Amino acid sequence: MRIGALAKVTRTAIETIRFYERAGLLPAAARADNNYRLYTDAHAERLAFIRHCRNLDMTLDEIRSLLRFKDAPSEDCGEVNALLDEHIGHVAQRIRELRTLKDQLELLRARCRTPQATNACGILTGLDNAAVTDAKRAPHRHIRGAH
Amino acid sequence: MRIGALAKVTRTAIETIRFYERAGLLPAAARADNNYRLYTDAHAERLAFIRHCRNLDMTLDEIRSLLRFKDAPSEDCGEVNALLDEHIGHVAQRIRELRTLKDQLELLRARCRTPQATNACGILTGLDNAAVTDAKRAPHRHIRGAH
DNA sequence: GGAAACCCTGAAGCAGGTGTAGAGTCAAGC
DNA sequence: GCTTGACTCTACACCTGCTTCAGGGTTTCC
Repeated sequence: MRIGALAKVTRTAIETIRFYERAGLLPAAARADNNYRLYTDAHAERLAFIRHCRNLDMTLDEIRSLLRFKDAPSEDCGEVNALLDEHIGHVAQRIRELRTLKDQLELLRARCRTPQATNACGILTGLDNAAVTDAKRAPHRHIRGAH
Repeated sequence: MRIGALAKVTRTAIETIRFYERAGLLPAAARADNNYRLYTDAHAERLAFIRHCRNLDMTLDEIRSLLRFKDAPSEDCGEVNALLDEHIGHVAQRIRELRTLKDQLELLRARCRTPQATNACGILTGLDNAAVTDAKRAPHRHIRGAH
């Protein structure tokens, strides 16, 4: 199948497919005479795997690791477990951070219940005076925030 | 004060300060004869404000909006409230997504309790078969995930 | 007077893509 | 046989929020 068909069956943007090829996640497809990429079902399965992992918010690096384990089927999968445990840890950590964040935002929001002149607005003065305790941030998170 | 001093008092990297200037968040500083930037206390306060907002995971765009309200002190601050409410909504949404995600990851993890050959590993086959229901993803989130 | 610490600009790099320009390819309809 | 539209190609710029680097100049301390 050509790239458009693969995009359709995996519900992935064409550009993203080419990006995964460049990124070394998806093996380069064979080419037709006209230089169009030609994909097999194996490609579709691998891409589906990648997309499932991305839906689980794994990084491309984590996915690369998992793909290596898939490609070495007789090896022990203890590292797969470890990778997933670590990933779950990241997600749990980020949930805790976001809960703290939400509490702080709601505290801040409560400082201004009725619209008034901005120079009296409790939210802006709250942000000025850092009445809000700055949440400590982990230096290298990889689970995205709220945006 | 010079940029290094400002960096110290606001606990912000020097490069980040210059970046905020380029990004239009921090007004350009006056320059000494040697072309070094010279900052005032007003800059320090504004930068502290920006950093507090960033610690609350606001985007630079959101912060730009808040700064505009701060600079127009007699205007109504209803929009400040709205901005914050919307931001809280994003955070709450992301928390819900991450909780669903964590559930799915733990379900997946439970498929392989003991290390074995990878071709029998329940995690990898789970990711293959998409036994995991793909979480629907919002198209334009701005709160980061777990990494 | 020389080394360390500071400052400058401009550009490139990170993740994980998205979007564009400009060109080639191919099938269908007139 | 020619045009239209859908599809594909490469190569690059763009997004966020920085960080890092190269290649300079300046100031401060011993």
